[in-house]
Amino acid sequence: MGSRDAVSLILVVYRLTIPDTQACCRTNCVSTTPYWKRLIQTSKFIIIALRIRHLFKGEFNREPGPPFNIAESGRIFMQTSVRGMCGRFVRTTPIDQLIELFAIHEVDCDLPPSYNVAPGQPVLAITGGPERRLRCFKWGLVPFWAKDASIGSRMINARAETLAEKPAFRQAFKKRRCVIPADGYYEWRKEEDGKTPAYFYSATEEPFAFAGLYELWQTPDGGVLQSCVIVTTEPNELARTAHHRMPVILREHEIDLWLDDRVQDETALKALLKAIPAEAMRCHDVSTRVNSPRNDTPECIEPVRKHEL
DNA sequence: CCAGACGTTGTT
DNA sequence: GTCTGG
DNA sequence: CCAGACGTTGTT
DNA sequence: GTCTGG
Repeated sequence: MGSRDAVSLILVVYRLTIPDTQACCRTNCVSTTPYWKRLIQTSKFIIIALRIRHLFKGEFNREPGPPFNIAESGRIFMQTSVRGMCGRFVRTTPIDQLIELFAIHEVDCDLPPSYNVAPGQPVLAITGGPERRLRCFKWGLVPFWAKDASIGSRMINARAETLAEKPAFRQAFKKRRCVIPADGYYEWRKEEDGKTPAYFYSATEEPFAFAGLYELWQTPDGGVLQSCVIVTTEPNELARTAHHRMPVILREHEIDLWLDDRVQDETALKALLKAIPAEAMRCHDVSTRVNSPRNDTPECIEPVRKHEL
């Protein structure tokens, strides 16, 4: 069975839109994701297509292609969606206060405060060099070698353990580190009856300093896209109540080293990428109002009790 | 050698 | 751009 | 992170 | 289910 057959098969499945199955069924998957390319190369897709076909019996509106071998058997590995990391945060401290708190010398952009900063949106970040500079980046790092900016929508976090090796982050880790000011972040705790958003914030008045990386990408129209990513690490005991990753939060005395682009000492830099103590944080559950990135109001961070949701 | 991926977290 | 896999 | 869209060919 | 956009 050739690859063209594979495409037509998946296409037919897509047209039916399948309820209650966990198999992928879109043409797009065939052509774009490594996972489906691999699957097709190993012929396992036949099994998936057969399972789906079986569910729908005679309801195909089109011939699914030439006959295939049902005797070929194997387990279906079902890919689930990517969930559960630092994917939403709050930045309500106004810029003039940030300038004070972080000793910023130069301000290159202006952004209103937000109770609901989502990936893809512009965020404020401090970069180093001789003096600290406040700049604006799109959240979702586009590596400088990318052919397409869409890769950025998936590069919202970088694992502290691996960022020194990964092609997407390696160069940025060496030369383009930044600090993202944030008053807190949200995590969705998975429970039996759904997901509950929780807000994690600083025990002091001062905002967090997330460790980040940034990158410059040449856009097709000759411009430059500036984008960034938030570094994650193993969580402390408090953060662990919601997830097994949390953003790296730098203390004031660590920021200079992180921002110094002359520093290339991987060991010294990686030593900074640890969870802050649980005692430095607070958390409480919040309303699912925060789920939609369109909602950007103080209500997003207001505490709620579970039965009030 | 060239082609193709390059990431995360959460499941299986 | 650089590395891995075929 | 969540919300919301998701493909093709050939014909109107 | 998976991808893109916010």
